[in-house]
This record gives sequence, structure tokens and C-alpha cells, in this order.
Amino acid sequence: MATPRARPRRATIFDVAAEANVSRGTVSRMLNGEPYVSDSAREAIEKAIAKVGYVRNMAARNLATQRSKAIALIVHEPHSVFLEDPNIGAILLGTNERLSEADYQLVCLIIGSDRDSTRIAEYLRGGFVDGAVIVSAREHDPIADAITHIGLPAVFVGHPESAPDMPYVGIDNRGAARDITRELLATGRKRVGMIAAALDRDSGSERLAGFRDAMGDDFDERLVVDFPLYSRTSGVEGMKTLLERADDIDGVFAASDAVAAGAMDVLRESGRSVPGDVGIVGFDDSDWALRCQPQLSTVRQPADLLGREAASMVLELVNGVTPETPGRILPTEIKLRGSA
Amino acid sequence: MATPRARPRRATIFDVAAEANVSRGTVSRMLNGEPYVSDSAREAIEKAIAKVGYVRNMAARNLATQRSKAIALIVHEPHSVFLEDPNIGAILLGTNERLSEADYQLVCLIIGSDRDSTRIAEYLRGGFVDGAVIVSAREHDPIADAITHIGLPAVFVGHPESAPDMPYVGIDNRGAARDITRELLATGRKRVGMIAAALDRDSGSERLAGFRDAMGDDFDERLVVDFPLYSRTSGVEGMKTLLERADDIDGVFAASDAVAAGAMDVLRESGRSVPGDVGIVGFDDSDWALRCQPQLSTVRQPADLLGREAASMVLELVNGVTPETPGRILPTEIKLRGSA
DNA sequence: TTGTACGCGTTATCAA
DNA sequence: TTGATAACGCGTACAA
Repeated sequence: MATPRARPRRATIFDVAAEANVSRGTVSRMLNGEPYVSDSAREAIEKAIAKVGYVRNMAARNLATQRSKAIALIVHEPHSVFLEDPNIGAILLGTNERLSEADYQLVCLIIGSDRDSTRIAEYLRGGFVDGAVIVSAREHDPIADAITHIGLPAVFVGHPESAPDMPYVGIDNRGAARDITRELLATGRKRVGMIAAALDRDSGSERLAGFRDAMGDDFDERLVVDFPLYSRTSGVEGMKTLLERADDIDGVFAASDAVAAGAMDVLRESGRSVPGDVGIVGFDDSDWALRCQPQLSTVRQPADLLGREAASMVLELVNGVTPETPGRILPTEIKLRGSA
Repeated sequence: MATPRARPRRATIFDVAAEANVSRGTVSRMLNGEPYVSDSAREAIEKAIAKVGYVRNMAARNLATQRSKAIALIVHEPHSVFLEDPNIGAILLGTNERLSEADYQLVCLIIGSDRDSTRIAEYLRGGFVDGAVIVSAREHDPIADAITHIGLPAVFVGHPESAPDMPYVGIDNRGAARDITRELLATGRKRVGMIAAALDRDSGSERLAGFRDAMGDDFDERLVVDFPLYSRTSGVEGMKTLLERADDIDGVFAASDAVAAGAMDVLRESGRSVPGDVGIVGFDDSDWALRCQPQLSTVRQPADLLGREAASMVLELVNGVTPETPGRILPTEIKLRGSA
């Protein structure tokens, strides 16, 4: 019963012009809110548009103007993380909000495979978007390389070392990690370890660096474990390993709240109390932090603002404004709760 | 220091043709993998492409072919839900996977405001995408209306009553809700209530209907509360209300796992044991289910497959194949764990 | 097997 | 203030 209801030919500017008895040029000017179009013409055109049911053909417009009024947001994450990471969603929404205000369309592209990578690279070159925001790029991310190569205006959320010259917006992961670790130390802990994660990304490696800063001479690399993902599972495995290595551990900095949550569960099962026997702190101030018992002391990062700021920057770039500073750092805030 | 590095003029088919000493037509044919292009020509063209750094201009291609090889996935959710709902992410990834296989680009559009709504409607009409998948549409969703009006090939995930004729893919919410409620009753519960949610969406209202089916004559509307969102908070508030209304309640069907998690926390605080004093079941089989103690008995819905299937259907539509059945229902599975 | 010429729907540049 | 017309870059019959 195949009845592929043929879509009717769409009305064009030409049809509108004919209907309104004016030229295409006049219609185009009116559509773009340009000056020099008489009231009588405007009125006739409006009527004609309604009558023939005209809508702009963006493909044609893009071709003529060489821009699309759309911005890509590129997420490069394995499945599980995309679903779990609370920051990505918030960044997405922040970016969307800001672009929406400027009447730009956010187009979210997901890289889930190598095939996606190459297809998206072609998409970006294809003129579908005027710029891009890249979330959670790894070091030496092929898509990042592609973008710099294409010369597409782009802003990174985060600051991969492999793309030092690209505009970015981020937080001071290292400083924040240092500060929260110091808070932990201030509660009198003597044997403090870290469950690190995502060392292939700047956020992960910087948090470890900050931990190291805070520990100073007391840094003991045997009390550091690392995992690829910021996940609860990483916390579970990490905490188990740490307990094996140091039975007397009394403090843990987890690279994210999800990691901390996993670690806390293991501690509880091992019969240890938090914060009595072991103090623990996290990072992100996500839902996880409030769901823990006791609630988690952590670092709040303004994920939605990161998105907004990235959007603002990419809009500037698209409009030919080279930002004065290559990157912008947004402030974080320490949230002290009951876990340490 | 404004240095808007002017983007160099991009190479076109014309440049390639000149470089390779062939005509534009030949280049075009070769690019599209059509027959009738000699090996010598092919070779020369490949060299030329590499030399001038040619990439297709998609806007031009779209204009000429009247298609974009892109499919939109439209998410219409308030912020909090978008971040919390585990199904949306899975649907997104499933859709992306399937489209990727067919070499289509997924373009994810987020509706966060009325302004977004109208802008996206224009985007859809603009020829940027060949079809759309709509996730979590409400009843009488303006964007759904717009799509049917435009005549864009589209598939709903879920089956809003206000768009009965549109192709859709979903699960049997009503039947599954009935079955899980029966499991709960089978443990000997006498006073069973429901914390419903999202009654403005088909999933929400159907789950309530299924609960009603299972309860039969024992249905007591005073033991039903409802909230706008599938959120943990809904579970917290809902459980409090139910306890006020019926101190002796001994069974609860929560409209989602997140709702169930909130309810369980309230039960615990009130000194009741699960499943001893109160049995509780959820819906989704999301992370929440495993994070509860005891783990939650729930309904597993194949969110990723919903995405894949929706993608397959929209691809069929785009290629002029009218599906035999207007909708496809994917099977759910009951997961019995410790909570009831 | 290859080249030519026209059409896709807009915008932009003139001259009127 | 308006209208004609040349781009924009590519696909595609049709002719060679």
C-alpha cells in the first residue's frame, strides 16, 4: 500500500513576487528586514506570502549568503558517559539558551564511532554550520584536528593541551582540586589518596595535578589509582584497590561525584564510616552529591554557564571578532557538606 | 587585536575539473560513485582533489538534490527532565547508531522555550533535514502540529493521542504497567497505591490506566497521586502524601524508577522497611533501579532499540516507503529484584 | 565515456 | 524605492 504522498512543490520567492506584483528583489529585501520597501509593497507581499504558503528555502539562502545561522555542539563520549555525566547536559542546555537568544540554531552532533568522526568532519566542512563548540575533547582528538584544519570558528569547553591555541572556556581544575584537597587535609587526615579518572582529558589530568600540589611532600603515588571514565564503577573499583594497598587510608579525593559515590558504597560495605573513619570529597556538585549519605563535600562547577560562555565566544568569532583573551576561566565554588 | 583571518575561498568542483583537465560533470559523477568514469579520469580527479583541497559544498548539493541526508531528533523537555531521564539519552544514541550506518547525520534539536519552538519549525521547513524523530512529545505539542503541517516524514517515539495517524514506535505502557502491578499484588499486598507522573504524555497516562486495569475493583483513587515530572522529587512528595492518606499502605507502583527511588527514601525515613512493610515497583530499569537498596523490581524498556527502530522507520519514509503498520510496539521485560 | 547547459531558490549589485 | 540579472556550487538530462 505504498502511497508516497508526493510533497507538493514548495512556493518560492518567485511565486510570492508574481502574486504580489513586485520583483523578487523587493520580496527578498522585505524578508530580510532591509530598508527601502514601501508600505504598499510590504502589505501586498505579506498577503501573497500567506496566500501561497511561502517559506524560505534555507539551502538556497545558505548557498547565497555563505552562512547557515547554525552552530554545532560536538560531543565525543562513549555511550555510558554521555548518559551519566551531568555536566554535558547542562552545557548543552546553556549553549542552546544563548544561541537561541541570538537566533542561532544549535545542532548537536554525537560522535559514537570512527565512522561518525569522518562523517561529521565532512558535515562541518559542508557549510551546514558557521561554528562549533566542542565538549569533552580528548587529547589529540581527530575531530579537533579536523576543525582547526578546516578553519571553522570553534570554541572548546575545556582546554586540551594538544590544541593550545584554540579559544576555550573552562574552569581552573587544578586550582579547584588543590583547594578541595586542602579542605580534606584540614580535617586532620593523615593518609590521603585519590581516585583519578579520565587522564586523557585535561580535566582529569589537571585534577590530579591539583591533588599533587596540595599533598606536597606527603604525596604518595601508591595512593593514587586511575580509570578511564568518570563513573560510579570507577569509584567502586578504585576504592577497593586503595583499601588493599593501604588499610589505614583516612581520606579520599574522588575525581568526580559519581566516582565518590561508588567509593562511599565500598567504604560502607567494608564497615568504615564516613566521615568518621574516612573523609571523602568529590567534584562537580551534581545530583550524586546530594544523593550520598552523608552528602558530599565537592566543587561546584557552573556547567550551564560554561555552555553559555562558549556560545557567546563562538558567536563573536563567527562575526569576525577575535577575542582578546584566548580563553576564559569561570569561577568554581567549594561546597562543604558532611562527607569530610 | 582583531585579525579575522579571512577564510580562503574554498575550492569548488570547477577548480578540481580544471586541475584534472576534465569537465565538471565528470568530477560530479565520480564524486557520487556513478558509473561511466574512466580509470584515467578517476585517477586524475583524485589527485586534483587532494591538491586543491576540495570538499563538497553541502548547501549547494542540497539545493540541487532537494535533500540533506540529515535527520532531526527533536527533544521537547524542561531542563531538569532532560538531564535526569535516562531514556532520552539511550534513544538518542540508538538513533544515532542506526542513522550512522545509513550514512545519515543525526541533528539533535532541543526545545527549551517557545522561541525555540518557532525557530525549529522554520529550521525543519528550511530543508535542513529530510525527516525527524520526535521524542517525548506532549499531547497537542505545537512542534508536532507543525511537522504534520509541513508534511515532513516523521516518526514519534511514543504515541500521543493528539497525533494518532503519525507513524510511531513505542512500548505497551499500559500492558507493562498492568503486569508489574500484578507482580506486586502477587506478593500479597492489600493496600496498593500509585505515584503517577507526566499524565500529559501518553506514557504517563497509559501507565496509570494499566495500574487501574490490574487493581480492578480494588482500585482506590485516593491512593493515587500524580505529578508533572518523572523525577525523584515527585517520588518524595508523592510518598509523603500517600502515607498521610493511608498509614497502612503496603504497596506502591511508581511511574518510573526515579520516582520509586524518592519514595523509598521517604519510606525508610518513616521507619518502614522495603519490601517487608511496603513493596514497591518502578518502571524503566534505569540506573536508579540498581542504586536502590534493595534493588528495584521494575519494567525494562529497550530505549536504545526504540531509537534504532524510529531511525529505521524514518529512513523508510524518507525513501518513499510507507510502512505497512502505522506503529511498532517493542517488547518490555519485567525485572524482579528485591523491592517487592 | 565525456562535455554542455540548464535548474535549484536566494542574495547582492547595479542601473533605472 | 524598485527591477533585472549575475552569482552561489552542484546535479543531471542530453548531446556528442
